[in-house]
Amino acid sequence: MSDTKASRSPLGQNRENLRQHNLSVVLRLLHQSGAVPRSHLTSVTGLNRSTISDLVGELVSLGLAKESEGQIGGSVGRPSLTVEPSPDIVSFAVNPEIDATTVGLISFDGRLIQKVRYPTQLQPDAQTSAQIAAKIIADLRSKLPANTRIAGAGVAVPGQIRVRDGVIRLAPHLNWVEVPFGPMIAQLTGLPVFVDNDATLACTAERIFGAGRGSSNSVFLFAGSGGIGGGVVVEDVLLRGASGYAGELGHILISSSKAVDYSGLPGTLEALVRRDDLLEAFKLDAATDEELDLDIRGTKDAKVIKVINQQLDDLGRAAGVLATIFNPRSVILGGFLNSIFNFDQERLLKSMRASSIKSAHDGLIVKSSELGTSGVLLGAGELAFQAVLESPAGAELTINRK
Amino acid sequence: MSDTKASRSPLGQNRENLRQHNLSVVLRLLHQSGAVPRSHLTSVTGLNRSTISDLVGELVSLGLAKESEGQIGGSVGRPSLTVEPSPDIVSFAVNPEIDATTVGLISFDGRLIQKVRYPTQLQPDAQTSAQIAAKIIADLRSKLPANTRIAGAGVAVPGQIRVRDGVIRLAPHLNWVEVPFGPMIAQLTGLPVFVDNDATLACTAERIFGAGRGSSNSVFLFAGSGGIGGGVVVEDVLLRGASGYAGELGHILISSSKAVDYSGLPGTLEALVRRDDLLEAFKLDAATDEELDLDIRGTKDAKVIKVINQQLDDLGRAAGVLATIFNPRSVILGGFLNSIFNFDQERLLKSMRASSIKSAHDGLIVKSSELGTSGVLLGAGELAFQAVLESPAGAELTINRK
DNA sequence: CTTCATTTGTTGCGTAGAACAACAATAGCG
DNA sequence: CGCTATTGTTGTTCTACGCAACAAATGAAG
Repeated sequence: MSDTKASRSPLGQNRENLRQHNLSVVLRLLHQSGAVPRSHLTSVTGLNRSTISDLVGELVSLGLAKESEGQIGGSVGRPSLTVEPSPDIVSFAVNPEIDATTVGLISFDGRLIQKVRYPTQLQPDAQTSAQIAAKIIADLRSKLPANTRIAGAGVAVPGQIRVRDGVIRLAPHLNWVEVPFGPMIAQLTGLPVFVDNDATLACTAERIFGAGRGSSNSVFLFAGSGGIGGGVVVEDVLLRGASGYAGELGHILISSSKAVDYSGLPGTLEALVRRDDLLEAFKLDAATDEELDLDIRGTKDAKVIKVINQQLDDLGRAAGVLATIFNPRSVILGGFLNSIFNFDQERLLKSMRASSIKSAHDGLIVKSSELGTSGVLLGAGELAFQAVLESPAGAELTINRK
Repeated sequence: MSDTKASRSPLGQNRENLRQHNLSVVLRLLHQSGAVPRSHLTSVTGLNRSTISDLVGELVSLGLAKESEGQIGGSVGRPSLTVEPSPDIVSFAVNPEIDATTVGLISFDGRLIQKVRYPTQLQPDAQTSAQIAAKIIADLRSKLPANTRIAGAGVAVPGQIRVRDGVIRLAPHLNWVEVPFGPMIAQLTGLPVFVDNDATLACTAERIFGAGRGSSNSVFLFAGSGGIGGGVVVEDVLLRGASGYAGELGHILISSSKAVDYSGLPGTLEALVRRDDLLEAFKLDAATDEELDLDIRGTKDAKVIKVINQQLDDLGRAAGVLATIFNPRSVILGGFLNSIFNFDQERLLKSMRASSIKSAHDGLIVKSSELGTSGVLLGAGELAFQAVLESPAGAELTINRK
């Protein structure tokens, strides 16, 4: 029945599944919320005090959680123990870009501890980029405490990925085609490696740690130097599709325009809302997202404003289509999409309302992403944590050898 | 976290949940597959033989299943018992349309046993339609065997529904606005009543009993007399959205055309692919889907062909957008959309490929719906079965009193 | 400061429900 | 007719969660 997996997971639940599920639920709560009072776990899960005590005990003995007496709130009654995710579990995040390869060190509670950006020539080949990443990871590992355990490495790539085996099928900006980038890094580092699309991962990060918290149905639109990517969260689950390529929201058709995007499709969001058009209007060759944001914020140039307005209208149309299809609670914008949105929020909203049914845009919130550029790395690091989160008792972590 | 429900369901699983889950899984299998050998249940669920024996036993004692010795396959070993869903559980399906109100009697194994269509004046008011439905239901009930149990009534309405309380917010073709149609029928019949959009329900039916079987990710596009509706299935779950209005696929933007749809939106699928345009080309005032299908099948009229081609191109664009967003395994077409698709499949596919990324349309299958007009009724009947399927031990069925 | 109510942790016990093992039943096959 | 394969049945075992009773630790009221 399942499209992606050959052998479907068994439908029935036995005692083992139950225990594993409950361990997973508790660990996920810790992972997402950081330190919480143990009593909080009982109320959220609906499980008995003694059961939570047992579950947390097992997580502690697995080295995945820590219990301490430092209480948090000052309410009546016996103070609850504080439970937190283990501080000595980490993962690495790798992000090859057109002009640099970046590696991040991510803690188990979802913080970007360290970030190393290594500039390269334009469009480095995959081998080079993999070697750079492996080198930085080795460096970072040598500085980690000896008892640190490593969940693995997650890789965020601007392109279409075959998640199953970590092969990059097409990354237009890097000019990589059918490159087994995941296996390459796995071989160089000896770590388990997981690869996915960068926008998808930024979406994951925002969902868990950023602007997507608190809503189970969200649409994300992220713009980087390499066009527009996106992601959709439906009932707290990220949309993947039958073969894993869902959520390519930059390539949705929104007009009859002949302008084409990087995939050669005409009239798409990515073809009409282009970062380069903004740069051109500003007469700039290049700019970081922060610089561009400042420029947009202060502009009075009629020509620039015309470009921005056009983009707001088009972005609004895309948001409207997505609102009609998904009826989400929130639409979250990242990169320069966020900058133009803040330039004239009402204009985007008006265009969105004009291209969606009322039921869909009633109560819909459009808002900015919160994690900025670190979202991609957090999302990649998150990939590596998935195995532990899914089966806390069964996952194997690499112990850092000095 | 959940957008629709105020109090979220507890995340933890206890033994009670476990039992209920396993009962539910087994009953769902019976409901969807009809009679199956008991051994089949063990292999699909992954549960132990003795556990399945116990579960089936409980379902039998609840009157939800039946065990018999009529074996099915002729393989080696001791023949397995045959388990089937109880034949004396039914539900009713109600479908108010612009010129008639139809009631169906649905069996627990998903068959449309009987169908009564009661023609009305154009745009009957809701009170009238509800009374007609209640009358037919009462008639049908009087003919049912005495021990029959009734799960409830499902209502399929061409419009936007607030599922929570069964209020029709807007049904343009019926000209009903903010009508508590569900409660009206509930009062007249004394049965639990559930209401949803007709296209959504047709989608549900196709997913379980029709063309959607076997793929976990599908997009449905259905055309009735009242425009185009749709539904999306993601990982075997129907897309609902934050407030339940997701999947209004007729209202997605696919061009810059000024033509508007029934909701007043310009350039949408529903605005461009119109049944009325086809009728006009054929110089017809009205026609059933079957008549229209025959006309389309045999046409050589250049003017008609031009209309069809235009519609195929536009439908292809919509399919392309949806393919890019969802990366489904299959796109399923119903109503006259299916007729024009069969007129020139390649043209639609070509247009779809031209408006979607390769990864999304590679391996994508476009196909016809299988249930035709009975899909809506099956889906509505399915609504009423949900409570039993979700908690087999806890659901209350109405025993038919003669 | 004392007392009380409140909340949480801890411990031992009860039990639901799934797995397991051993055996019986029933089929096809040579 | 014996052999193998598969399934149903029964009694037993055991895991993991709930429950109840008690202890511990706090704030609030007097």
